[in-house]
Amino acid sequence: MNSLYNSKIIEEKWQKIFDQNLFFSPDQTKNDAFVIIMPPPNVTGILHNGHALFLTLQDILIRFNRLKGKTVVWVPGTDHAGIATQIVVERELLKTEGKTRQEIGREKFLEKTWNWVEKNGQTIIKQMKRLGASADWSRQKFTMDHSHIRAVNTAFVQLWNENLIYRSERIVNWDSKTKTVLSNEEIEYIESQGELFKFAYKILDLNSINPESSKEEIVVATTRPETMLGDTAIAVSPNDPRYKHLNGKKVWHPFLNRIIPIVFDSEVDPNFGTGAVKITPAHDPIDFSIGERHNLERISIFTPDLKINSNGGIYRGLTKLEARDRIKKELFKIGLARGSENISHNVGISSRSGEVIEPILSKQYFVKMSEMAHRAFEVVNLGQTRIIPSNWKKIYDHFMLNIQDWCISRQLWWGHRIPIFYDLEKLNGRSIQNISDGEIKHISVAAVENLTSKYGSEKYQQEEDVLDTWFSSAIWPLSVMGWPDKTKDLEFFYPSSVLETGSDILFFWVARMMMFGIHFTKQPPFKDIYLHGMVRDSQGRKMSKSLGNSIDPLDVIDGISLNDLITKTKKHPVPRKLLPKVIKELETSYPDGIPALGSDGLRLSLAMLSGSGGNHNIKLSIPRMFGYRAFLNKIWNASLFVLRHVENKQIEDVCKIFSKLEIEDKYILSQAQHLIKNVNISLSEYNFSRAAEQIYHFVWVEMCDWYIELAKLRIQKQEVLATLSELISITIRLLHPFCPFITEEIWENLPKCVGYCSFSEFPKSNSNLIDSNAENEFKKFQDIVIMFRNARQESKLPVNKKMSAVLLSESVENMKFVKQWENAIIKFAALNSLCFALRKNYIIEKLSIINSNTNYDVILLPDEYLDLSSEQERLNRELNKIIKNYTVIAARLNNPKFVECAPENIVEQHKEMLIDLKKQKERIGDSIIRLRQKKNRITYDDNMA
RNA sequence: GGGCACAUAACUCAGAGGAAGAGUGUUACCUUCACACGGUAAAAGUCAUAGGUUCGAAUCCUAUUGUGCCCA
Repeated sequence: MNSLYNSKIIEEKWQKIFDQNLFFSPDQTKNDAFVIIMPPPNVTGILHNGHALFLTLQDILIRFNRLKGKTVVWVPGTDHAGIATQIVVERELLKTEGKTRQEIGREKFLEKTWNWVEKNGQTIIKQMKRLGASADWSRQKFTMDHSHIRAVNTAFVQLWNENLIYRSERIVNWDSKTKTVLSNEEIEYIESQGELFKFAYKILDLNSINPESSKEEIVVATTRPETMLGDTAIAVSPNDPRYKHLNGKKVWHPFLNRIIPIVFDSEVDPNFGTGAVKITPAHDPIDFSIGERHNLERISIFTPDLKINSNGGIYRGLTKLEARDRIKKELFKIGLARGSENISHNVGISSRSGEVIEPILSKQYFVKMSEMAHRAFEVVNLGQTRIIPSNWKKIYDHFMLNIQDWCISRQLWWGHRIPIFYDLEKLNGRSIQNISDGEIKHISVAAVENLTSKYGSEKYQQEEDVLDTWFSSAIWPLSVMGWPDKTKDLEFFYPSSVLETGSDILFFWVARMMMFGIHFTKQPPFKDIYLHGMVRDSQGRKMSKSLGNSIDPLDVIDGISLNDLITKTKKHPVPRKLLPKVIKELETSYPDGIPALGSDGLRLSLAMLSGSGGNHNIKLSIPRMFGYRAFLNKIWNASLFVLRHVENKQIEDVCKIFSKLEIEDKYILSQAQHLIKNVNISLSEYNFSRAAEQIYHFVWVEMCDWYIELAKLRIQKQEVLATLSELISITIRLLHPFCPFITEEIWENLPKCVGYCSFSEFPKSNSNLIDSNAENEFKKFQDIVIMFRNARQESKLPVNKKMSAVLLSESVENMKFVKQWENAIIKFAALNSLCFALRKNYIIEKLSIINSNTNYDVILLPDEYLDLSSEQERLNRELNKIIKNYTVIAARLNNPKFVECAPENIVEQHKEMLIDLKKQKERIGDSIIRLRQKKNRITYDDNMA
């Protein structure tokens, strides 16, 4: 083994070995499968921290279970990501050829998209491998694979035949930039300032022929005045006294020669604005539902690129904002404007393009959700599927109980084209959009395979639109196992053990997989759902390229200088105004750039930072992460030390030479058994950080600082070598799920180990090695050493200056015990000699430094090194601490209710604490008096001199 | 507007009724033969604020303030 830990060399070596020689493919002979379906990353994507996190956590679970002997399947894949990919390819097309997709046509465009996917689709897979992901790469899938297309079509056709998919005219979210509808979940709401514009509709006076002569009016308010072109009613609350008399009345549309009714609807809030609202059923979801109840006409006023259409009369051809302006001016001109006020309201923004979403009326495909959602709700509430951390369950429940039908059609080309085929004969030249919802089933066929190829395109015309990417993803856990066929995989590996993914896609993806999984197989697709938090920067902000605060995980693995980091950030789409601030932040956050952590270091850090349940944010803190990189250096060197000593020697099994073991051997082996048990529990509970912390603490503190240092005193002994190699073997295997590369490298060098660490066995806790007696005795030794060290350093004595010391014991028994540790204490406390005595037999008179606990006093005899004042300060500090504690404990014991109510063991514990504190108080008090006397004498002597 | 979280050392976070913990950073001392990405020790906290429950609250309850997220 190289004497320096170099993550780069090790990781490159083992990645190659795993890539070339090993497949993490399961052996299907056993029945205890552990299965994870990897959330397929977007093919357009390059690795980001969210990927790094999920790969780390899933790989930990996978490796943990593999080591425990389970049949492990981790299915990797990539997602075609409809709109995201299409945007990327369109952008490239425009840049390289100066053409739009419409100009080159659907077929050509898809060809280009496929080329792009083939060229770039593997990038993310390579990066996942770099992180050490031990997925079964032989099962790698893509959401546009033929098998998946078939599964999606099968699902669609089944739902269509069950009348769970329907086509209907609804208000949808229209993104005019990408020219597609979006689901509700793809809209972000941003609070912004707007103008609430008020204007009046004249109430039609039936006695007058000229509507403009009407005296009565009704005032409405809107933030989108242009939509008045599509108004088909005015609505008021049925209980509003101001408007009761208007029952049955109508108003006159000032621009469109239209008479529109006043309707009474309880959905109108009488306290908002004037209490009267204009109703535009074709351009507002609430108005749509009011329109449905009152049978109102739906008048669309926009073209797909949001210009006023022919329904807008003279305003036809204007853009949304031009029309808004003109209409306001016109209303002023004819005296109908009634002022305006500024309000803050939420504006829907497309999370795809950043464009303001316009609600428009359109014929789209929907999935009926209520029944499926109800079953998905039940499954979780019956405990068939657990959601971890549990606080997400409430959010899941709320979503499922308030769900609306899901709009699944998208006006895109890249994706799963809807498998609906219109019979051209029956269609008879009409456009698909003009077919009524009721008629559609009579003129179309839903088919899994492409009908046009069977019957020739003359007979059938396929639906133009594609399905929402999440529709395809919803069927993913089934299709990767071979559904709709009844495969062996499906039988063995469905449902999967756990879905591990980000909490941000609970609705988009998790909820939908639950619904589809249950619907198509009668079984939920997962036993557990574990949701991790979002990776953020050290200030808790979302990482985003436009904020300039995103950190590329590959830069964390390889390290990057500050200059390179700045150069890289400048290439991100950071607004020019923000750039100086962003650079300044980089300079303060990473003054020395980012040190290379290696994949293992990044993985360990992410596991540590992932926190325990309920933690929503994972703030990347480079200094803390670097601490975990240092840990890898530590375990490397500890292993190196052990390996050098066990090299070429016959090493016995610790259990076989158990009788020869000393207390410290028994102690550390006992601690190791606790560790094994605790790591097992923590990992089973998805508490990644606790598991890693326990290993960290054991290795660094228990094993390196105490045991190895002690072991050096008798390093030639067989039992020490046996214990050391046992410890390395245990810790390496415990750490393996977190850090596969370094552990594999060390494992290879362990004399007794065969094969790969990846396929070894997870340590099992051996109760025969648990020894509470050894633990207690060792603790006494540690206390004595700590007292010596503390006394020495508190008194400002040099750490390495050897000096003589005395150890006083309360009893003969204690003295006997402590004499066994003579050499160890001399080494650990840097002494040159140590005397033992009983407290009652020893008179402290020489210049000395004393530290005490209940059973022992440690006395350092430093002669010339003693600084009397600092020693006195130290003792006073110590005394104050003890008095403070004593007062608190005494007060509790003096409270009769405490003695009465508290459990017996707690009271007992308090009593012991009090006795202990009292003794300590006395002993320190004595020391202070002694010191004062000495100080006086020295001062006196000095004066005499 | 409704909901869900969070607030603990300078920073990043554990702890979930019985003497306030970790890593990083800070200070002091130490190149001792696995490791200076090291060792030893120390300093550092009104556990957001105000009430309440309890013998006992960082921990449970209520309100307030601040922060983040989700849904409308």
